Amino acid sequence: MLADVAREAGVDPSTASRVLRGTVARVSPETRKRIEEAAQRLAYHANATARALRLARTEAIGMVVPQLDNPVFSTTIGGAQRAAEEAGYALLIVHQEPGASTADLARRLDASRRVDGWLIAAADEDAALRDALATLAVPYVVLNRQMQGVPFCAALDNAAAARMAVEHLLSLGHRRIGHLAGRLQGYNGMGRLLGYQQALQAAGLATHPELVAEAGYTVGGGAEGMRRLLPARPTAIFAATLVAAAGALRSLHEAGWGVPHDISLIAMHDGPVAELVHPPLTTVRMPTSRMGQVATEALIALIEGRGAERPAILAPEGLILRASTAPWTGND
Amino acid sequence: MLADVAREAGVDPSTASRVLRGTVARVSPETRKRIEEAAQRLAYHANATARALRLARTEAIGMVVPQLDNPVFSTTIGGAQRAAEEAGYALLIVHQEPGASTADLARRLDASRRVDGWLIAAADEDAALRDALATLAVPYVVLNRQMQGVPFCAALDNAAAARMAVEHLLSLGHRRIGHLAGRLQGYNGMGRLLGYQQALQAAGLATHPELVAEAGYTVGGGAEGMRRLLPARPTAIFAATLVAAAGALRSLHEAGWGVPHDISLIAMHDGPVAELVHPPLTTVRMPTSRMGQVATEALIALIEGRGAERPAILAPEGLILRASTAPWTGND
DNA sequence: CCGATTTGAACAATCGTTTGTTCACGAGAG
DNA sequence: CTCTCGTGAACAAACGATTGTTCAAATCGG
Repeated sequence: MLADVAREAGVDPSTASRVLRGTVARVSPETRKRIEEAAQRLAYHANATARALRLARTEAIGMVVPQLDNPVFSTTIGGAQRAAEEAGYALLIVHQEPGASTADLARRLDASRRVDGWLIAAADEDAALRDALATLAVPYVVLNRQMQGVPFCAALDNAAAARMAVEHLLSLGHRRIGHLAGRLQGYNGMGRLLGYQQALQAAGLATHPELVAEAGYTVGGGAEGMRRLLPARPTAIFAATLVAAAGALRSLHEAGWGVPHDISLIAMHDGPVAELVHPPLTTVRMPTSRMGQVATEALIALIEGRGAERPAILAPEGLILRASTAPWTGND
Repeated sequence: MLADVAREAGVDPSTASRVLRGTVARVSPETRKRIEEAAQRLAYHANATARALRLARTEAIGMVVPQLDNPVFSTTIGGAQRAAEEAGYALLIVHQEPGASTADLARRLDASRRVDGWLIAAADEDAALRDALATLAVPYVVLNRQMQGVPFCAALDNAAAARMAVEHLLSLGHRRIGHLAGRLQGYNGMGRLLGYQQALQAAGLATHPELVAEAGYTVGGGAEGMRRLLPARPTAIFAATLVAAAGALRSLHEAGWGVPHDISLIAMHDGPVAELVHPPLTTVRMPTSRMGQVATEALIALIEGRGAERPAILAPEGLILRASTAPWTGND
């Protein structure tokens, strides 16, 4: 307690507070020294609750995350945590249960005023979420997706990443390139499909509907989607996610197609899984950690009244070449 | 604000507080109704900070987690979150950066008094951690490991899980069973090795040092460990973790050993990865969610002064049979 | 040497709740 | 009709920190 420090130093708590907080004030060097030593001796740390009440800010920010085990989010959290710490904020993570609505969660959490702002790494993206966000008492930013009418959002440049992946396949000589898409309703899935189509068109290739299958974000979906693509005899596949790619590997194996001998496979989002499967997957590495960082910095700027920036769309970091892609040598 | 509700209802804030908190008090039905309606109308929620200051408890518990993307921890978090919510506590997760010391982190976080207790899912287990925990101002419990001299800990019964895995391999007719161990210094790694040895001894089999390799918790470690085991020509492997098993699959593939045709593979800890690799892995499912739950319940009991229970050692939930194990038919 | 000014530090209010205590009023007992 | 008691609700003091204001002593100029 501050009062203990003050008593120990023989001063008023207000004086102790000014010294310890570094507030500009007229305090003699001796008094300052006595207070600092007393604080040291008593291992004083200001009670965050009392500070929060008096200052009307908690110096903490909350982050709502679905799927903590998704490497996209765990690296994003890393970036967010560093940025928060840098600015003197604590980052408190709240796990969104699979069934729970982000809208409800945000509203419920907001009511208690435990944090100064929210990082929303939303899985869903419905009108209910937008409404709920609009009623929040504190600033917020949205991660991992663009959203109209929010103060700030940080998203990945899915189209650029998809183009990078497809261009890599093109450079290896592939011409019949399939796409295992994510959810085509979703922001990320849609952007990746778009980039895939852009890359093909830029190369003067037609897009064939039978070369695209919606796979979602599960192993089963990837396996099923890959089975649907097989009849179109692609020589390479761009998968929208690692997990779908792992599912694709299973189907390819069952069908007796060798990777990368018979077909190349590239996936978006690098992560540990890329090295767990056989063959290890070539991927496009995305700046997920940086996404967490810029979102957090923007949120803190909002909290501290330094205004909003424009949405950040983060370019891919580059290709991670592994064993799942190879030049196309066959006659197609 | 409570004062707004009170004004709206034409009563004193103290009366409004008593009604809204459900405190036993002498309040006329009409007054009660007016207050409740006013609170409803103003969408009143008590300010958690002010409550925390007055009550000297935050009604939140913190959880320190290394490796958020590890399925062991994400499911543990799920269990902890449900238990916390059940008891009216918020669960705030803090991510421990790979380099950071749990001891420092715990001390630093504790100083701010933001939570009523800590769930420590420690990765390291040194004396420094024990010392740091001993100085915490609030109760704490340790997860995922046993530890002497702490108020409570919840751990997995690694030996029982290892026995279950090995007994499965024995029942399939395997006699030369190898073990890809975790860190042999660590609590979990040691327990698994012990169970492996117990199961072999119970079956009247000798334990051969050349059938055990320390693999750690990485793909590379698993691959390397598996390579070291190959000369001993095991017919089955019990891997201490999924990730090590994935590494083992790589080495086996490179050596031209078919799974499960030439060698069976079973791993501890079920998780999404088990289905991503080829072949899908037979695993021992562990009660990680329940571990989170019991740890949280015990912590809340400590917080609320209901005394400590004895450490919980949680038995495995069972085998998940997939394609990586098969009866041994060869002549060994 | 005295009044004006600066300096150093205490005083006191406040943040939003909760809760022990006081108080006014009406009803019941004698 | 008065005294006592019970009821319903207001009053007021905390919780621990921060910060505007006040105040006494020291310093300075003339």
